[in-house]
Amino acid sequence: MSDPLSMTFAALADPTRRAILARLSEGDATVNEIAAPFAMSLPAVSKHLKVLEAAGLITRSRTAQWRPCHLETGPLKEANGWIAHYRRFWDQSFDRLDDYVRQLQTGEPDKKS
Amino acid sequence: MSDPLSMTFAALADPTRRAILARLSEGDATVNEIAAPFAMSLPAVSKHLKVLEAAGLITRSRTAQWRPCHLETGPLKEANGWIAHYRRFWDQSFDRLDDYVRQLQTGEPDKKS
DNA sequence: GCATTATTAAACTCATTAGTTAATTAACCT
DNA sequence: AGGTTAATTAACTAATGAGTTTAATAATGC
Repeated sequence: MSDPLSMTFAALADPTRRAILARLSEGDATVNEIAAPFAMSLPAVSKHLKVLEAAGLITRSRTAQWRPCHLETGPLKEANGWIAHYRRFWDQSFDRLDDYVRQLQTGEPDKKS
Repeated sequence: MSDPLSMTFAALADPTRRAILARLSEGDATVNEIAAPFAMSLPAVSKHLKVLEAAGLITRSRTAQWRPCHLETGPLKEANGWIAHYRRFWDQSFDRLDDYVRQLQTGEPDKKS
């Protein structure tokens, strides 16, 4: 499927790609730097980056012959938002947390609507 | 891949399966009930349920000839946990939230370690 | 026992995915 | 211009995924 959420989850459904995102959370990196820890060819890593880019999870700039990759968390936020709907099923303190978030956002206690 | 997190994200990377989970969040349902809203054959839905079950996102019991499906949120909690590591990148109030969670858990303000 | 209902299994098709190696593009440097 | 480094494209293979239709299993109710 090609809807954004499906593309995001599909991109995250691979340990190599999750490891790439973890690496990028520590700072931008070139393709070679990203590929170094993995026991696979450079084109294979390049393809993974393409998947991540298509999902909007990374962006790439150009500096000379290097193409540094940069983490983008918008899709992660969306994925988190989808999962959050189920949070009440496992997180007992969710309701209190939810109130707290509203307080942070509005500056006032929730009216318990 | 067959690691739990990959199976969870792969299961979530399909709109039909996400819709099934949404349906089950309102209560247990049989295969026919689950399949009703979808424009696809029953075996197709049955396969989706198999994927969800393999990922641990649902369990099934047996009552006569019905196999009611039940939502299990353990894997969602794990997926949420993975994404949470990136939360600081988009959620400005994350640090304060984090402190708040610690307070809920320990009953005391964080020592700012 | 037999028909009915609920669900799964088998066998198949078509598209996509993850990986490979070899070749190509792009930019740098002397 | 020619050589080197960085990265992608092309062409291919093998495995997986999502869907189909037809057939089989399992339990119920006469």
